[in-house]
Amino acid sequence: MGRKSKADVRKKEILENFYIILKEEGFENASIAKIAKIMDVNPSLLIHYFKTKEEMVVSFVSFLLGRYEIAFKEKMVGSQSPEDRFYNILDIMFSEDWLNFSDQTVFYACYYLSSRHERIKERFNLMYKLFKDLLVPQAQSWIDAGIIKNEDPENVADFLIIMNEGLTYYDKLMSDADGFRKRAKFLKSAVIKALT
Amino acid sequence: MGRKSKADVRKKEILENFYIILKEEGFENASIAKIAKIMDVNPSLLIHYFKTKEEMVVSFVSFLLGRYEIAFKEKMVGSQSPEDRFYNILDIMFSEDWLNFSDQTVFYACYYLSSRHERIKERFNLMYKLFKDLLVPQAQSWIDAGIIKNEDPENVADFLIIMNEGLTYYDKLMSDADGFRKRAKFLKSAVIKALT
Amino acid sequence: MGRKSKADVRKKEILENFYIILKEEGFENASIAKIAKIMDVNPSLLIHYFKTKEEMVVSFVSFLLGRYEIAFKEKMVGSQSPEDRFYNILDIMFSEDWLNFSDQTVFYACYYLSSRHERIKERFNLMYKLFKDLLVPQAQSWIDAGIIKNEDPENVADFLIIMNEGLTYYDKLMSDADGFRKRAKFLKSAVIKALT
Amino acid sequence: MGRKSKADVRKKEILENFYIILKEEGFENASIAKIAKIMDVNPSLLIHYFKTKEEMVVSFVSFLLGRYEIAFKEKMVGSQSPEDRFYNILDIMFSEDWLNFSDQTVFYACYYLSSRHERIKERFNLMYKLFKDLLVPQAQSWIDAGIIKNEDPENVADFLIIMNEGLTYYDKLMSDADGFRKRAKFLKSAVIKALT
DNA sequence: GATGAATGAGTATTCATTCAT
DNA sequence: CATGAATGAATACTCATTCAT
Repeated sequence: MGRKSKADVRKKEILENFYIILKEEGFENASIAKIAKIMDVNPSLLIHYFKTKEEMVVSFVSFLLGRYEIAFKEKMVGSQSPEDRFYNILDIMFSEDWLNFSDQTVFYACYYLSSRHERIKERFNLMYKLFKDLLVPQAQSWIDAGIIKNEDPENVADFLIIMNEGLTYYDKLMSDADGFRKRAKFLKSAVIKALT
Repeated sequence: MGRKSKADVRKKEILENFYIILKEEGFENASIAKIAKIMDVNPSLLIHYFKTKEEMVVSFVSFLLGRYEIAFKEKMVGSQSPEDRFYNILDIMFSEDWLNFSDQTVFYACYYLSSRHERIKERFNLMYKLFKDLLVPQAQSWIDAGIIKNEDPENVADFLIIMNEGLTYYDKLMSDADGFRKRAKFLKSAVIKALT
Repeated sequence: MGRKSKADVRKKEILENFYIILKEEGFENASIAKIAKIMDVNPSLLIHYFKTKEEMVVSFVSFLLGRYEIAFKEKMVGSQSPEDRFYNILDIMFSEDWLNFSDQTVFYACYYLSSRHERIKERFNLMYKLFKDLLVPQAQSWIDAGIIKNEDPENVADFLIIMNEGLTYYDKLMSDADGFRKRAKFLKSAVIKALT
Repeated sequence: MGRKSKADVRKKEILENFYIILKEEGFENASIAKIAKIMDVNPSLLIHYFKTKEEMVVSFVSFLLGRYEIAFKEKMVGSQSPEDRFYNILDIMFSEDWLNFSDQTVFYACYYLSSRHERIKERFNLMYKLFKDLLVPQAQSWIDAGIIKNEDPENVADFLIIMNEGLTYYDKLMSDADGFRKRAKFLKSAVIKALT
């Protein structure tokens, strides 16, 4: 347990500034020098902490996805009845809030990286595994409570994730709030029809 | 009066080689020099044709999405009955073939770019508009034939696109053929339940 | 004398556009491509007419200095008495008009070139020789008329040119109209005191 | 705490080599790479110290004009009587030594730059201000001693500078030692006649 | 006379990284 | 822990020029 080492604090600080640069300059223009500049430190210092840029990128992805995981976990908890939770989770997953939790530029840059970098891909898989680990018991509870049909709860979890990611992907492009609401509403009702 | 223009042929040739480099080296490592090298021409020739790298990238995205459009259009045609076409389109959209039509690395690099580049974003929107223009009449024919419920056909089109993109997004990460088939099957049946 | 060939017209046109580019972009940023662009022709065309850029630069210097020569010659003519002409020429040579006849950027770029390029240096010498050829007879007429002391008329011509160039050089830097007038007045009276 | 800064030494060293290249290759052909080459260091090192080429050029002009300032100041000192100093200064300012102190190519390249670059222009103005700050008290002392007429000492200073620059400008073109001596003599006597 | 293809050398600058202090 | 020196490879792009049409 103990106190965080200075290195850990510094690393976190660096990753936070990496995020800022990624957002402002884009993945292809993000450099160690630029991060160092806004931190007002010497570029070598970042190398000192991460050894290589690649290591820094991998750490960053983990840092970023960690934030999604925490956010998702927080949304998931709730002591309502299974039925309330079912509708609640649907509301959350198809809400503008959740859509906008992520900065598209940064997130999809990382997603893209997963296709070229095994460790990053694994980190993404870990996140979705965690999402499923949270959703599967929920799905089971809905089945048990007779809210949804007797399906494989894993399928239900995948289904929810896929629809959510599809919607996010699509609406980031559309950037049209009215359209989003229309689509989110339709999707939600489709989920209900398909599952119940 | 002057020399014959080779621009159209040459540009296409360059974009095809751009694709190769993007696949091999990744977006962040793709450079004009590398493309020129595998083409065995001088780097300045690419500049001669595209003026700037940015222009080349924009052209490339258009070139790439154009190929998706052609492929999608081809899959869509068919002289079957509305009912046959309904199931046929579902089969296509949730098939491994369609999933693998795109190279993940190249496609998502472009998708990422859309978040930073207005013209690229517009090009993506154009593609999805075209997809919808193809799907909406189909949806209408299914409604008319009583195969699916009387929904807004635009919603139906969006729904299909979103589920398809969600599945693609998710399964590119998972890279597990059995899982894909399981999920695709579930999604297809969910679509049917939700719409009929 | 015959009509001017198309080549001559085109060349002049090119040199005029060269002047524009030199003024706008500076000597170090002036390129054949940029000239061609504002002329809306192909860069190769300029090479076609001048063979090399060096040749074009040499031609340009000649073209530019030719304009000074014409302007100077025009100012020099006049059917007044020697005395009137003496004061008139002083007025002209120390006037804001003459100071501003030249664009500093373009002229001093050429002057600089003269230090590195023999043919350009010779062209400058030719211009000053012409100035002297115009001034020496004037000086002689002033001596003959007893307006100025019996000096070597060549010295007088050199003196006038040097003071004029010194003033121009200095005031291009100062860019302050009041200061210029003060200095011009002082110089004029100094010339009169020194010569009469 | 970190490595010792070599910036001052290194920068000076770079500017000295910049001078060599400017002289050898001319302003338009002087490049960072060429300077680095004769220094036997990596081009990026020059960027490390100056950030941009523009910054390096600005620094260079300051470095160059600084040398003129020192040389001028040195010539100016002297414990003679006002009268001795008057003739001494004239001798210096119209001497071959002073004419040849500057390399024409490098100096006029910088002068040309002043017409396109505000900071460089300001640096030139600073130098001439310094020259005047040295000359004005001298002029005052000559007036006080009755050597020259009661003129505005600032006018006298400007006059000397202008004649000197005019002579330099003109004789760099002429490159003829006999002519120079003739003109210098004439100018000196003209100054004396005009002022006394 | 004029265009466009193509080249090859060159530009400033950025990059990640290593190492001495 | 942190800085600054230094490198070497890479970047997009510009340049003058040649040549085929």
